[in-house]
Amino acid sequence: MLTFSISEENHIKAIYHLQHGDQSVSTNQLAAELNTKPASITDMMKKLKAKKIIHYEAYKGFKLTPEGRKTALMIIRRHRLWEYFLSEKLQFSWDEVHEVAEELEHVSNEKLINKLDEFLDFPRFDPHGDPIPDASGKIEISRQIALSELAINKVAVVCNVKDQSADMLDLLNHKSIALGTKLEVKKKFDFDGSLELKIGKQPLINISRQLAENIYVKI
Amino acid sequence: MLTFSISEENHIKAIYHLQHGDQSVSTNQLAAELNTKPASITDMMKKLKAKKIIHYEAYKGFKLTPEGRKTALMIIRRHRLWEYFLSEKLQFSWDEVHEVAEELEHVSNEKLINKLDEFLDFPRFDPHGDPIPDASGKIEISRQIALSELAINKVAVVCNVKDQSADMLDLLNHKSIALGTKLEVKKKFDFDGSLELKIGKQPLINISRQLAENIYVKI
DNA sequence: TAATATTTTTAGACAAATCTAAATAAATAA
DNA sequence: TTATTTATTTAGATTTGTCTAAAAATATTA
Repeated sequence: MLTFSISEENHIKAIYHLQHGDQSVSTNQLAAELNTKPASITDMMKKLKAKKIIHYEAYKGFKLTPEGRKTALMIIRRHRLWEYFLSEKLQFSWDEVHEVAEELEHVSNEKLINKLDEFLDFPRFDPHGDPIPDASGKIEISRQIALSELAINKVAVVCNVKDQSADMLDLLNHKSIALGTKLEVKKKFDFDGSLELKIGKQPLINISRQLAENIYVKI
Repeated sequence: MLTFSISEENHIKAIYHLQHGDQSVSTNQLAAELNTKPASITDMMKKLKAKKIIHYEAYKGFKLTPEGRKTALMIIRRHRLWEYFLSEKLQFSWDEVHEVAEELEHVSNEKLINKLDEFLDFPRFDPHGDPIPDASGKIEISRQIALSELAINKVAVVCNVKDQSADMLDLLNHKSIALGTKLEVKKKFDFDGSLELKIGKQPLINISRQLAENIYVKI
């Protein structure tokens, strides 16, 4: 059975995320995502091609093969199960889990992950609201949209945040927006894309387009 | 704060184990322990010396510095906490935990380990009966002796097994000896060092000196 | 469509961790 | 105490993953 180095796993996972379903990924895109140089990406793509993880022809971008996709889903499964564990069992806060899970995800013992899954009672979503693939690699399509896309007067629940920088989390905290927060868009300003939100019985608050594009809600 | 590669951590841990307290460790010893070549050990020792983890002069063997010992104890802490977790929470059997913990021990987030410790309710011994260092690196001196050293007619509890090869575990299984088994030595044969044991109400069983030297008991 | 800009790849270098083979130091035996 | 054996180190090579600088391919724009 094919095994992968930590670096290979990180590349596979990044390609999966950048594909957004079925789009082809470019060298520069992947280099940016992984904070590395385009030349390094080319090197790695040759290796992943040899391992039949991606389809790749020079200058043409790359896509995961079915095998590659399955590998990516297993890495994501590990990552999200550990995030759930950290949050649920070790009381890590929402914004702390990602960094630690980035390391834990590379421990690839299959029994470990399946037993962990069972111990956690087969959770379906991680603390950011992202779906957790099951042992066979099946993943739920979650009905998530950016808050900026939410229709006026429709109630939705915050389930995910794209950018998880400290600045972002500071702002969310200030606005009292957290995972699970129920909210409703009361007005959209076309001029700058800012929104007026209703959260519970609080007075309406205003958020920028930039923030709204980074908050995902489940409808 | 100094960080270590997985390979460096494995070397530090192995030196700690081979020191048995305060003995100096040789190049060949360490090479044998890590299934690597003496030349590779020399390379690594130069690096660890530069990081002030060991005392080392060419041809003179090596010993951990106080800093090195502390580092080793933290790695061992992680290892044993994960072993406890695997055994206690994920129902891994006693002989499966080591291999997985060898990987998990290199995830070095301090908060993770301290929270895990708390979640497990601060266990003092891992599933093999080895003591778990606390957050400050303190480690209990466990009152363990080889079964071959146990006095006649003194009840003791199996708490550790030195050699954990499949052959060894197969033999233990056959003899119905497991961690936590209460037993008593009823007779010692000086000729070959074999022992007659009483386990509960079962008929007496016989074990070889070699086996007795590899089973540790708490008195 | 020719010129320019951008993207991607190639060529060659480097650090980490390991190896083999040869050289050297230390230990042991004659 | 000299010769031999054993242990350790050095020298130089290899693999993996990365880099920079330059070349080549592709895309864009005038």
